[in-house]
This record gives sequence, C-alpha cells and structure tokens, in this order.
Amino acid sequence: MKKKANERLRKKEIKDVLEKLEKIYPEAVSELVYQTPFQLLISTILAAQCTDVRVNQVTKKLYQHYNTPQDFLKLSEEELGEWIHSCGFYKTKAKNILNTCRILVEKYGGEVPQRREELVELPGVGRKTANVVISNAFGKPAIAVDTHVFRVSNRIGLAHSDNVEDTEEQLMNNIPKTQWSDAHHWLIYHGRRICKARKPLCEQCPLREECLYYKELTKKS
DNA sequence: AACTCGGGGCA
DNA sequence: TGCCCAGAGTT
Repeated sequence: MKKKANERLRKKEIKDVLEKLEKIYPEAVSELVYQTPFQLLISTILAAQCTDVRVNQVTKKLYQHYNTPQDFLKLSEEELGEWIHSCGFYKTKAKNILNTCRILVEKYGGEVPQRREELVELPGVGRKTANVVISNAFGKPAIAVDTHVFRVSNRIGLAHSDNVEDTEEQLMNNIPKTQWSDAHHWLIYHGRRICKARKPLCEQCPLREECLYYKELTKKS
C-alpha cells in the first residue's frame, strides 16, 4: 500500500503533539481499572459500542461475584444477559463471553492467552480487544486502535491510512514505545472531548497548530 | 462492503 | 425523537 509521507507530520511536529497531549491529559489513565487479564478481557468485550462508564457500572458489581472463566460458566446465557443488559448487544455478548470462557478453560487451563493469534480466535475478541489485553494486561508491545484512536491520529497526522492495521503500525513507528499506552489514552480522551467524529471543536483544540485536518479545514474557507 | 446486534444517556 | 457509544461476526 502506498503511503503519502507528505500527509503525515514530521518528527518534530509529532513530538510537539505528544508533549501537548501529555500536558492536556495528565490524568489520562484508563478509568477501567482491572485486577486480572481475564477481567480486562471481559470488560473490553463488553465495551464494544458502549461507553466505558456503563461497562464500569456493570462490571463493578459483576466482578464481586464472578472473577474467573470457571465462575462465569456457572451462569446461563440468560443470567449473564441480565447482568450485562445495559451494555447493549447483550445476547451476542453473553453468548460470546460464555463460549470464550469455555475455550479458556478447555484449551488454556483457565488462563488468558497472550498471543494475538490465540486471542482473536476467542468469540467476541477482534484485533482491538486483543491489543488492549496484550498491551494493558500483559504489558507487551501493541497499540489498540479503536474508532477514536483511528479518527484522531489520522486527522492530526500521527498516521495516514484508511485501515486499522496500517494506522497501528504507523503509530508504533511514530510514537516512542514508552508512550504507547499513554498515547492510546490521550487520543481517546481527545477524541471524546474535542476531536469528535461529527462536530470537532477545532476552535478550542490545542493541537490546531500542527493538525493537518485543521490545516485542510482552514485552507478551504 | 454492507448489514446486524441494542439498551441507555443526552440534546 | 434522533443520534451516538473503548467492535465483532456474518453474508
């Protein structure tokens, strides 16, 4: 795939953007605080097309009773569906979670595998969820590209691509490894608060100076 | 590439 | 009321 280098930021601009993001969102740690890889896995499955706040509300109670795949397998699909009802897509998610738990028990001794090829084989686990587990639960190199990370990084110019995998690769090339985890959270925060999908608040965005999207925007008008 | 799953919060 | 949300699976 051809990549137009001139539509991405230069090194210095990338450095400036990262410094600004760090300054803007110093508190940008995930509000989803988890104790185990299994909990993170389940929470991330639940987070599909659902706000993290609601996932937290649900899992806070859920994890008081069920903490392992073996625990979850005591639940029927209907029972789990009631627990996670407010997260949306609850039937699909309940079925996928229980099937994932069965695989974890039967194939991995109740543990969460650490390799992406193994993770994406689990029902309900795609590339994004796998990367969240890899990076956040196991501290291994990966950047999870969700809709916010994808949109924001491609707007600013931290990446320039129309697909997730290239964006992921470019982000890992452009961002120092020590900041991968933080940058993931910064971009999500920024996407939620300012660089919104529909009506981005460019006029109050601190990254205007470097942002290629804003540059393009102001060029037209 | 388009379609489906979906309840709940908010303007 | 209508729009949107830390995606993934199927056709």
